[in-house]
Amino acid sequence: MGKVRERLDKEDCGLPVALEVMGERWSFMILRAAFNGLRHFEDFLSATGIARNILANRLAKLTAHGILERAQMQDDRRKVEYVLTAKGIDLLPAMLCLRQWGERYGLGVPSNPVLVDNRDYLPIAPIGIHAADGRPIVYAELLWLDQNEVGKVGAECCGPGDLSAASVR
Amino acid sequence: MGKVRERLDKEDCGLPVALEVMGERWSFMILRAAFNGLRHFEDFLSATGIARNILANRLAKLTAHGILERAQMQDDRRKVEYVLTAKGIDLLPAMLCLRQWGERYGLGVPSNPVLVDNRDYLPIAPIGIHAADGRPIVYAELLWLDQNEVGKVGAECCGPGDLSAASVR
DNA sequence: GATTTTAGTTGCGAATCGCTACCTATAATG
DNA sequence: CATTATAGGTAGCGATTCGCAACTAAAATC
Repeated sequence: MGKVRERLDKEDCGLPVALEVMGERWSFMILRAAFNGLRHFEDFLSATGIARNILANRLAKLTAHGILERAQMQDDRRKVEYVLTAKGIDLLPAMLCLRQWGERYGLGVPSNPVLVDNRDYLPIAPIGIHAADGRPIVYAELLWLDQNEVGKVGAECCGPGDLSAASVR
Repeated sequence: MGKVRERLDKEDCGLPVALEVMGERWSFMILRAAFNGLRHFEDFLSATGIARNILANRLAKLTAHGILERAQMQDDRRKVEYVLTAKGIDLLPAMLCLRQWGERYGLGVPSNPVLVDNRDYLPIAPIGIHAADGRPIVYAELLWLDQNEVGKVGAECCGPGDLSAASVR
């Protein structure tokens, strides 16, 4: 597929790796549909409004990357099911983050349907960042550290918004 | 710009709203660079390897959407600074989710640099989903509910007033 | 004044997207 | 058994976007 397009640099960061699949247009919309229980080609098609060839391409790519699993139904061999794998399910936080952000800054109201706790039927909390001990933490309390500096107290590096030269890669 | 391309359906979900900006190729890579402290055109250019015209286009689009703020430096009026806004900073969880997912399934090792708590210099926890009361929750415990069904069924188990406070999503 | 730095813009070929039509295999129907 | 409907794709084609390289403009530096 992307022969000429230079591959995103994957040497030292997981983000380009994730974007190689999920950075494609429609990937997240298909993922959302899958999370909402859709499984069949025509369902994805009508739910997203994506073009047929693009949908076929994306489903193949998501399957190739192990995010969806393709299975032919044996009771009706015309039908194919695309189901989320564990790897795909682990993208739920990322999808929800984006969705919550869109709600907050674009939509202004909660999306529908709502993801709730099946114990009390209350919506999940906004997704946020937590320290290693589980305590919620905000951007101002965070720091970028080089890998081999981690845990060394007194390591001098940059706070958020201030970085010296650096190897951002 | 996108005249022919049908706008992503925004009626009832925040995800298409978010993807309108962040679904573009390179948007997340530029965001990551911004989180790492980069501010100038040429810095983004060399850090990401993106083409100049695309970078210009993306910076303009991110600025237009209020994710970055553009400011001309007064000590050197050639220079322009692109700095994250609060709206942009709120994309940090989404970026980290993707990055952590990429680390886990593609990279196999932690990315560099590492985001740490500035109190103990320990890396942040993996980002996950939490119930309204803050308890971590996994996919199997979740349920999609229509908006007007929220809280109705399980209302007996929690005190009054909890719902409105909790329902950011 | 000449050169360098910074932040772009322009032009062009290649790749991708979106739309519509078509195709193949299976299943349901008369 | 012949016909029709359904499910999941391909193929072709124009419109858009991407990536590369060259060029521009303004400000700073020598």
